[in-house]
Amino acid sequence: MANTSMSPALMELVAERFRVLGEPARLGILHALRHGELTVSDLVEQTGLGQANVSKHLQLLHATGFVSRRKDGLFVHYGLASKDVFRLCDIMCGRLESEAKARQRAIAPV
Amino acid sequence: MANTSMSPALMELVAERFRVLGEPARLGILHALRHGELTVSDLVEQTGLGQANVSKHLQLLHATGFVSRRKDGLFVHYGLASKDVFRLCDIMCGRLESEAKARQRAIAPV
DNA sequence: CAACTATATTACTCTCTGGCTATTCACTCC
DNA sequence: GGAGTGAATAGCCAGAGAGTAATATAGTTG
Repeated sequence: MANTSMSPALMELVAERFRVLGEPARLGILHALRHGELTVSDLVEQTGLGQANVSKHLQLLHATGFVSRRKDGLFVHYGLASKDVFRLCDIMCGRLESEAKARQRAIAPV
Repeated sequence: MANTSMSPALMELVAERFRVLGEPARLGILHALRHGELTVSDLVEQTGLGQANVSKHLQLLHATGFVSRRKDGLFVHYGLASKDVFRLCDIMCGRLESEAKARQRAIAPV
């Protein structure tokens, strides 16, 4: 990757995926799904978001392949499509830690 | 991560970082920097964006720790602060490939 | 100091999207 | 088939942010 060239189209696709994760509400939904599938109502309860809102976010998360969907009678169960989300968040959290440490050093250098 | 709970504040911070990457223009800048430092003018030329626009994106990328900044007379040289961006993009590209393959299978199953 | 250059900032417009309410759709059960 | 429930959709509004032109800032050079 670091050596290959990226077409604008690919860049747009990658950006779109990042943009999907760039929203606390959606991260909240993904986080709530970390231990297994949940229904829309479950997610509404756990995230505190409105039902319509959750549903809309889920459509987007599903369209971009972050969550799986399983219909079961009246209910629809959503789950994480892969562990990639955690890998991505881990990297971001690692970055945040480094930043925090750097700030710490800047304030109270050795 | 998958097991720990995330505070809303941390979630907001992580989302902010993803949001920064969720913009083709900024990915373009980061991509242009993959082989080393460049000045603002270089980036304007390579990305085709306006100068004010590039400058604004660079402020954001710097504030969120994605790029480093080195002043040298009239010029300011920007560079990648770490290789994390590539790791993140690699994961996203991997996801896109899987999706493409899945679509392929859906259209022409074995 | 004045002219010049590279970068940053400001002020503005325009588009996009997150959240809301109301409604519709899909399904179950009586 | 009709009432009831979970999920999806439509329509609307307000806020965020990307791009741009104009201006300001910082540094160099004559």
